[in-house]
Formats: sequence, structure tokens, C-alpha cells
Amino acid sequence: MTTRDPQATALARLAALFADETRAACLLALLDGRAWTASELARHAGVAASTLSEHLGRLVAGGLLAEERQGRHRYVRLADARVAQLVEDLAAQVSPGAAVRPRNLRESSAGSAMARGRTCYDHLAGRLGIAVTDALTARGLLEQETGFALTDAGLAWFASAGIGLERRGRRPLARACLDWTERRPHLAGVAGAALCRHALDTGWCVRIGSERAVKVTAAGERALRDLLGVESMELR
DNA sequence: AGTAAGGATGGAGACCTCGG
DNA sequence: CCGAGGTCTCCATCCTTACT
Repeated sequence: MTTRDPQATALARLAALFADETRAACLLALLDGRAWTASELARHAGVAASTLSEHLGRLVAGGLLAEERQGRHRYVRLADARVAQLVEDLAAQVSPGAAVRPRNLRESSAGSAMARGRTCYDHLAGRLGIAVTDALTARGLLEQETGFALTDAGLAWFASAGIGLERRGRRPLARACLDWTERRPHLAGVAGAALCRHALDTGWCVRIGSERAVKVTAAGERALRDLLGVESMELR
């Protein structure tokens, strides 16, 4: 009888949670940062509600999801930003070229909308996220050379733009998150989340349907051009 | 809307047999 | 002895049904 490495056992159990298409579909859906009901996720994953209930139980028990019950509804969301980062990092390992090809025009349109702009848990991603990250860097507001960090000018810019940077726990102020469509890092962390929240609250961008895709509004194009010098063509 | 129980199904691994 | 192929068993996943 050989003794097992506890760390290997824990890693295998964590990996097993990801190693199911239904659970993976749920985790990817929950990357939008919102709380979903069990029935919404069941429809999304294409399985029966009872089947999804079992999967949710495992994901909650495994610490990947947090649940909240309201009346007869069971809302679930990703447990925290670290789980979101893990899911996004794993998704980034899947080459876009190896991804399933769109089966029809609708899927193709949805895919291009996601590539154009989307939320990645609680921050902006896709070409929109990259354009904002590049603009912040070009203006000396974000430092990428030594790992993502806001410069003093960057802190001042967020303050002047009225975007509050509330530190919670040990979450870094700025962090790089690998973008799975652009294959480049975009801004995440407290600053990335605050910027995304501000963009949605002020109507710079709006969500498209029930997916994670977001669309920059005319007001958003003006704001991004005036504040960061982002040209609208960079967002298309 | 959500959960629990029970049964069906399919994949993976273990085991066995047989031929070269 | 070794590899191929067949069979069996276990387990994860899914569904239907009944129930809260």
C-alpha cells in the first residue's frame, strides 16, 4: 500500500470538477460575474434540472461556486475572483483554432461579438479590454514591464474619472489576465473591475442578450476617445 | 423551482483467452 | 512471452418520476 501525496489528491479532485462538459459550461457561463439560477444554467448547459442540481452540488462542495437561496430560487455564482481567474486561465489554454467552429450564422455572430467585447468575470475583455489596456499603458497610467501595476498618474486618472478603487481583501489593484480571443493580457484586478463597473453603470457599454458579450455605445465611444484616446475603429 | 431516488446508458479499466 | 480481441464490472452521467 503506497501513500498518496495529499497535494496530488487535491489537485486531481479539483481537476475532476473541471473535467465534465456540463460543469465546464456552467463555469464559463458564470464568468459573466452574475448569479444564475439552477434552471437558467440547466437550459444553458442543455441538461435536465435534476442533473444540473447534482453538478452544482459538486461545484459548491468543491469550493468553486457560492450559492444563495432566495425563496424557492437557488442562485449560484463563482466563489471569488481567484476561481474566475482559474477558469479564464484554463479557457485561455484552449486555442481558438481548436475551438468548435460555429454551426450557423447566429453562433458566428455571437462569437464575433464576444471577441469584440465581453466581460471576463468582473472586468472588460476582448478587443475592448485590450484597447483600454493598451491606451492606459500608452498614456503611462499602467505599467506592464514589471507586471501589471497602476502608476501614480494612473491612480490620479482613476480618481479624476470618478472611478473608485476600493481595495477588498488581498486582491491586487492591477493584474494581468490572459485574453483567450486576443492571446494577450488585459487589465484585471480591482482597477479592471472598477473600470468595467463604471462602464456599465454610466452606459459606456451595454450587455448583449444573456451572454457575456458587451457593446460599446455612442456615449462610450466618446468617453473612451476623450479620456483615453481610444479610437472607435479599435473596438470593431 | 428545486431535490431525491432509482434505473438506463456508455466509457474505461481489469481480466481472460487465443494465436503468433 | 506478448499483443490483440472479447467479456465483464465499475462508475460517472443522464434521465424520468415523484415529491417538497
